[in-house]
Amino acid sequence: MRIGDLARESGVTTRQLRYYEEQDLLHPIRSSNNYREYAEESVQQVQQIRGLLDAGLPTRLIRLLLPCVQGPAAELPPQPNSEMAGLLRTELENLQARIEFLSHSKNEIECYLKRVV
Amino acid sequence: MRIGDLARESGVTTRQLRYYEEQDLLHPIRSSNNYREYAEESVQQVQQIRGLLDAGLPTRLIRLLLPCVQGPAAELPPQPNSEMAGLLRTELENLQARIEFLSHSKNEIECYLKRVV
DNA sequence: TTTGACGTTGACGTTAAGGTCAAGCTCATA
DNA sequence: TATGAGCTTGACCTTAACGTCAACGTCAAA
Repeated sequence: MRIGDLARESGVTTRQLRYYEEQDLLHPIRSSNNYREYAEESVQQVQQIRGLLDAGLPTRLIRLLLPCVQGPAAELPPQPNSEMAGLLRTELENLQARIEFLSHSKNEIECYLKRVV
Repeated sequence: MRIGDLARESGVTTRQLRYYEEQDLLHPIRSSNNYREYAEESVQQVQQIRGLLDAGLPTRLIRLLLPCVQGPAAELPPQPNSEMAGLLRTELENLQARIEFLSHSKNEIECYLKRVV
């Protein structure tokens, strides 16, 4: 599929898709006319990226995480050395903190809404 | 307490504190020499703000949420009209989506780490 | 063969959340 | 009184994640 198709199917702009490629998050091949050519799975990948971005993670981290979060069937990244494993563990703790904070805030907003209704 | 004290106790810079005030998230009073004067609770408030910012919420939303998430003892915002309640409900759904996405990503990173170790 | 939709790169603009620096108060202390 | 630490505002700078626009290539359909 071409960039316009992927944009429609995944609900982002073509500009975003080019930006994600620039950030090394997507790697379409080029057809003979130099158009980007995406695989079907790209739709899922883009949604994965969007989710992580919406969750507040920078592309720098998403680049690290993508090979890991593409499901248990995904290939392992080339060299999961201890440096990268450390980074991931740190990021895991941050994720946990974010999750707890968001849950807490959500609870309080819910309480508030119950009070004012 | 003054701005430097609050910065130290809450772990942010004075620039951030001034920025949060500019964004209408903090409202210190001024002492006779025009210095900002903060209450003790400001420490908690700043940490609340940091948590929400780290979670990816913009100050625009935090401004809305702050009166709600300051705990059940907090005063109700002036006019919790239906427009604002609607905004909050929408934001609640977004929060839930973020939480689920983060949890999902976290699980996958954990799976990954178990595989490579 | 020309039009129109779609693609390409490149460059500049924008917004949020601050960093940084300057020039000038305030105030306790040497 | 002067010195230094901390405070004030104002101004400009920075970064990420795009939006937008220009100028040009590609290709199926009229």
